[in-house]
Amino acid sequence: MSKLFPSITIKQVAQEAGVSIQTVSRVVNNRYDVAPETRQRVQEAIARLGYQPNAMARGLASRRSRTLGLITQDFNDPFFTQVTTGAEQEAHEHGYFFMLGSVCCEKEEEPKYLRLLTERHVEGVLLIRGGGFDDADHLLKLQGHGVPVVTTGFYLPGAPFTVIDVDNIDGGWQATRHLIDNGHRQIATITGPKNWKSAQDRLQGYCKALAEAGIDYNETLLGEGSWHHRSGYGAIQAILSRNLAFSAIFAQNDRMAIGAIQALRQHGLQVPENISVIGYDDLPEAEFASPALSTLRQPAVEIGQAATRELIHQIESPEAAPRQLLYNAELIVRNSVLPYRSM
Amino acid sequence: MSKLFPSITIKQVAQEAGVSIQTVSRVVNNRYDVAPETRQRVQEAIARLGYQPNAMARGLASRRSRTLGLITQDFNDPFFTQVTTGAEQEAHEHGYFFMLGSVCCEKEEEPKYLRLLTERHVEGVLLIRGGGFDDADHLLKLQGHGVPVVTTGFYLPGAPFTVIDVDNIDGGWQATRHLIDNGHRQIATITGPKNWKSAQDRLQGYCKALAEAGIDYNETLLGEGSWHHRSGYGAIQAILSRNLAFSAIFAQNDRMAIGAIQALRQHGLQVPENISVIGYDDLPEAEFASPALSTLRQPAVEIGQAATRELIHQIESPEAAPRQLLYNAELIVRNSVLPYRSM
DNA sequence: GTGAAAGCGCTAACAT
DNA sequence: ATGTTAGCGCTTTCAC
Repeated sequence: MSKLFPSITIKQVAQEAGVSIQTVSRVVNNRYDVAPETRQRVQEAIARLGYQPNAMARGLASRRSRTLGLITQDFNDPFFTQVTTGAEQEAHEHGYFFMLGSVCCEKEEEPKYLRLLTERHVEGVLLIRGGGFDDADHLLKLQGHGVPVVTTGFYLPGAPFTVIDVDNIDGGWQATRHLIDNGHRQIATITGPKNWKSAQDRLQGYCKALAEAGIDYNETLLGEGSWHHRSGYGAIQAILSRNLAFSAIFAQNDRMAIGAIQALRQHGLQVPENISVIGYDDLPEAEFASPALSTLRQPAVEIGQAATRELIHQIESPEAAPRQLLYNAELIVRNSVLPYRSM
Repeated sequence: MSKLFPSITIKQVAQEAGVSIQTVSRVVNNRYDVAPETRQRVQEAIARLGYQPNAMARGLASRRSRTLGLITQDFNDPFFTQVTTGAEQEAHEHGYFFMLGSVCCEKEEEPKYLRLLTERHVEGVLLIRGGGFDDADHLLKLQGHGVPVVTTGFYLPGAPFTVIDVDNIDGGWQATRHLIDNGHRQIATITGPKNWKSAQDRLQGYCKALAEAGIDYNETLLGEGSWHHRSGYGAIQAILSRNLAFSAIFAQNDRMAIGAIQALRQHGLQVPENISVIGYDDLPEAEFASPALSTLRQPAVEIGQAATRELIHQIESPEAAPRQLLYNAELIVRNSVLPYRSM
């Protein structure tokens, strides 16, 4: 149980190279005040001994852990994992590592995980989340202690966090607009959970597009889902059972769109011949759904990269003000939308 | 840039509680040799000051980082993310954290990431990978240095790592057997990359089931994919273009199965009426594919949990011998397989 | 350009 | 049951 790390220390390298430990430290940290010849000698000693600096000792002495915390909500959602992939890449490029805080915890547990991350002296926290917050006290406190927080997927109005996200109002607008441009006027929509910021925004975009086209907003054509396939299926079943007329659906993510298509099919309705459907995300599976799904692409990997870049920037320049960066979703036209024709 | 961690130290807690540093340490570490009343007093001081032990200092002094390394290959593959989810849960239950080593690196980069993880003194490494190894020198060396390695998704024959995986030979056999039981005898298969252990094993199970049924193995009915939707699509296109007769397909994962179904459909072939298809994984999307995909379910989350449990066990009981734990895949029957009938 | 001394916050081993 | 003394391996500060 009592583990041993019989590793080479800076002391041994110093001895091997015939210099003091500071000189080794300087070489390791790429300081400029080392004679080229000395540097060379030290580097050889390092290579010969296979020396690796001990990050914990370094962190303790320098008060920098070069570690970031990642808190995310749902690794079953490909959007989240793609953001994570981008985040991880970017961190490594800057010499940082991510600690996996939690991937599926209840909202109530978040402060606990944050505390654990603090013990580990993470220098910043990336929060990939959808929303569902009423209070962000623990996050504010964290940032107050000098640990910057960057969020993706949600934000508290007025909270001083850097936010990197997709412009979901615009995305919802684009999706709905595409349907309207194809002549549809009775457009059902399946939203994500109402307490998600992205769901609210996409819905707002939907309403805006409707209003611009002079179409009345009809609440009975709205279903709330949970982002999962099954919830899209259920939402459309419910709308169908109400016997409402509609010719198109805007599902707020691809998975719900695919679930919706299955419900439609089971009711004898073909997509896109009878009903047009547009999704959101552009998951890999969207292209291979039947029919291939028209959707809005979110640049998830870029978002992860940008968020991490911002986080590191804030760590290294604490005076940097929090900012908001909104990416645009891109309309991907495939085969699930057809011009409207009355039946 | 020079960060500050103006946090409460053990010293301040000691002062506040009127005891020595040692006593605080004992309370924090739940040692039994503290008088209940003293313990109480210390705990109050801790609460009052909001003290959080510094994990780096702890790690340096105790030589235990309570940190694990995670190296994985592809977060776009839901199987990998589900394993990660399970791993992360289990780690937290034991008071460990995972550092995200790399999620998409080239095989050549792995030693580099391992080295970086070593600098951080991870106490063990979980490798979620598919294969593609000819040498595991760096892993062997790591384990030789007392850092246990647990793998999922692949193993080197004879390498002394604990392996937690699915019995893919059995899984491949079950899938093929299900097709044979439905009267199919000309069964195409789409494999993963040949250098993946799981692909090899599933193929071996396929061959075994064929042989048992007295069916000759026909190499022209085999296509190699990359696990992605598109590669399943391409593999079936290729087989179709050769004008070979077959009535069923075993795709080694769901995504390739879905891609294959699209290729079939574009050639005017309906699933399951003309061709039966079975996948592997049971991703959420399998149930909502059209038709709903019959497949083999892998207990991915459990595998992640078990792998982490084993890893921690090896860390805490270094004498523990590596072992292999194979889970069974479970046949999920849906609507993509129909009994054979000649056309 | 290089070295010596001090200390980061904690635990381990020994005291008492 | 509690305190004292040494470090863990490194960076920092300040000499030279």
